[in-house]
Amino acid sequence: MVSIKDIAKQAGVSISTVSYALNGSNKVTDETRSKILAIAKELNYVPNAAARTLKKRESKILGVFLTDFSGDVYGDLLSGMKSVCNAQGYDLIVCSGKQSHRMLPERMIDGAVILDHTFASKELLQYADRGHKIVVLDRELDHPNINQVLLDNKAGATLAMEHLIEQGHTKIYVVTGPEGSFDSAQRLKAVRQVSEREANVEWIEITGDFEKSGGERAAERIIQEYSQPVGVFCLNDEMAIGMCDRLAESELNIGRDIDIIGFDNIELSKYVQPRLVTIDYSKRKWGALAAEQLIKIIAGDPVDHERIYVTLVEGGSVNSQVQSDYHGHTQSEKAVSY
Amino acid sequence: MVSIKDIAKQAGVSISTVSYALNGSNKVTDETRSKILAIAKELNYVPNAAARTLKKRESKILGVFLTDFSGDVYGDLLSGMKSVCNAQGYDLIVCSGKQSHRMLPERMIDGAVILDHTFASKELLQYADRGHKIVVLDRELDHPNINQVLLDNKAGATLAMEHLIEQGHTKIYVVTGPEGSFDSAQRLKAVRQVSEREANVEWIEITGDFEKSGGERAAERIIQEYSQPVGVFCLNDEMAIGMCDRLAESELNIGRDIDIIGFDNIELSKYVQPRLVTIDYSKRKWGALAAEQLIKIIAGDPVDHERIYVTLVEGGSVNSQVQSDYHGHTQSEKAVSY
DNA sequence: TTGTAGGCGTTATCAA
DNA sequence: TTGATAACGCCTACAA
Repeated sequence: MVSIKDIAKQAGVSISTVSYALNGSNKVTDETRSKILAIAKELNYVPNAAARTLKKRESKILGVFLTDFSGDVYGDLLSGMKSVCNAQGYDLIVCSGKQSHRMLPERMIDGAVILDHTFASKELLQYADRGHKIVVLDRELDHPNINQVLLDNKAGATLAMEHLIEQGHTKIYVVTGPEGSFDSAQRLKAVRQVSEREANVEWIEITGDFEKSGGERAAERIIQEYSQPVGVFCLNDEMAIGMCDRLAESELNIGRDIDIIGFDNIELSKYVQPRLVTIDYSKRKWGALAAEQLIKIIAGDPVDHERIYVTLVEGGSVNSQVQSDYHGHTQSEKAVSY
Repeated sequence: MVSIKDIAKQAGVSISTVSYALNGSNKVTDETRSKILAIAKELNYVPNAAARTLKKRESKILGVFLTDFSGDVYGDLLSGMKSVCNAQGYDLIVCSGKQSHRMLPERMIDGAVILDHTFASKELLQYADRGHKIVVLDRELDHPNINQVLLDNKAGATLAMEHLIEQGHTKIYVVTGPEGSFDSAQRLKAVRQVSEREANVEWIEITGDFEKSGGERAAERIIQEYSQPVGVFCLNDEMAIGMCDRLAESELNIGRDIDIIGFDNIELSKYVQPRLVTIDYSKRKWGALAAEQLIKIIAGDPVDHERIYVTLVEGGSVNSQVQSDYHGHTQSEKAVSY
């Protein structure tokens, strides 16, 4: 491995001169600089990241932690983060699984974005206490070294519920996410609030898991209990699609016997038949904002918590018109922002 | 930041003793070890990765480089890689974009898996020359420090073409990937070979881009030229789905006027109407094998290039039966492995 | 403008 | 069984 020492020897200068030249310091003659640069290139010199990181106490790398690599949500989110990172001189790496948590405390990365509810809040707070900078996307956490960029779950869930209620539904199933999911809990809370305002609406909670299988299981229960047109709010699209899959094998017709609405507007939801009504938000912006916030707190700039706004996307999966002209609205309205 | 030096001071021993104790060496009394461990825990000691990497000249981190973060192919691939990595004491990070190439030459990672055709082969060879270990998933590269784990593109493309020909198609459009894509080139080569054997089959190449938009553009051309039932082999599912989307707006009926087959068996292909015929392979296994190979060459074990086998998945998107009993086959056969 | 030297936190080689 | 000490490759006062 060729180091600045080798370059120094070859150029007949000291290693500090080489270091200065390489780092573009102006404490060095143009002449020596170009000579050193030429030799560096000739020798195929590449700086050693570990040494630099050790000395400078920063790696210029940011990490994002995901529960798994598969989610459809992640693509845009990550590319949003990446573009901000790169523009600010940072590199982005994507990590998953408990093993890689060490990257943060061991100072391999300068900061982390968390979208992984299996990452314990207690652990995060511990890291924050030690001075590590963190942005959380999936929980509320109060600490000077932690910033939040959260979805406006309340608005989204409210939009969804009201959309179903506007169709005249008085019986609404709500399929939740897994135990411990912040998003699920928040959305559920909004569901509760809405239904408290609407005396004639009965809602039934079904425990799900944010995966297709959860939607399928929920579908089976609904099929069994079916007696009248119902609305279903799946707290994410994945489950909504699992439900549609299962329902397609039954005699119930989506958009007639049963109205379904999801959350996330993943790509698939546009392909399912009929098009899934869902709650949309800019995943790219979410990621970009998270990266911005992280870089700011690393720089020591003060930041406030941020919120990502949502809209309702209409489609054929809600179409029942159980009771027309309820509240004077009709399903034909365009997407509305909350 | 608390270092072994602090622990040493607190424990009244030297830093080397601390290092030994922390690394589980048996050159240290159980008594002193437990004392040191206790103090380390009490002080919240965390080793510094940069220092360790600098000294040991290895990071125990492997990197995988992707063109972008969005592809549907990646989820299973990455989780396959991760499980192998973790089992072998490595961590996995996912990178994208030119900026992050530096991770390899700067020795931040111990090796790389490449699935990014924008990563120049010349650059990879350069790194390999310097001793870096690499596994390529998207090209052929001959170098002692580089191993290949490639899809059996030839088998897949052959299966696809023969499936269309068995329907009686004598006119087949082939929609390619972007310039420079190895997979596209290989699949195209197989197409050429098949059609050389089949004198009465005419095939037309349309340049695509492996994205939905390319499939849409191809669809438009096919609609314009349409005069008789045709077969279309899109060299990946993404384009096939773009084509289906566009065709849905036209008068041509998929599976009757036009037969479509893709490649990759992405999740979406099961949701498109009718179900897309495609070429399937285990993405998880692909990733797992790539990781295994990489770890082996890092360890200095000799390895051969590997191949991932493919199968044909049937569906409604090929159903025309242009000319029945061609070759004595019918479309109702089950998926066959090549 | 360039050189000397100390140190970042570890590991590892010798002595003791 | 433990302790000094020298690296690993780089940066950066401070000196020359």
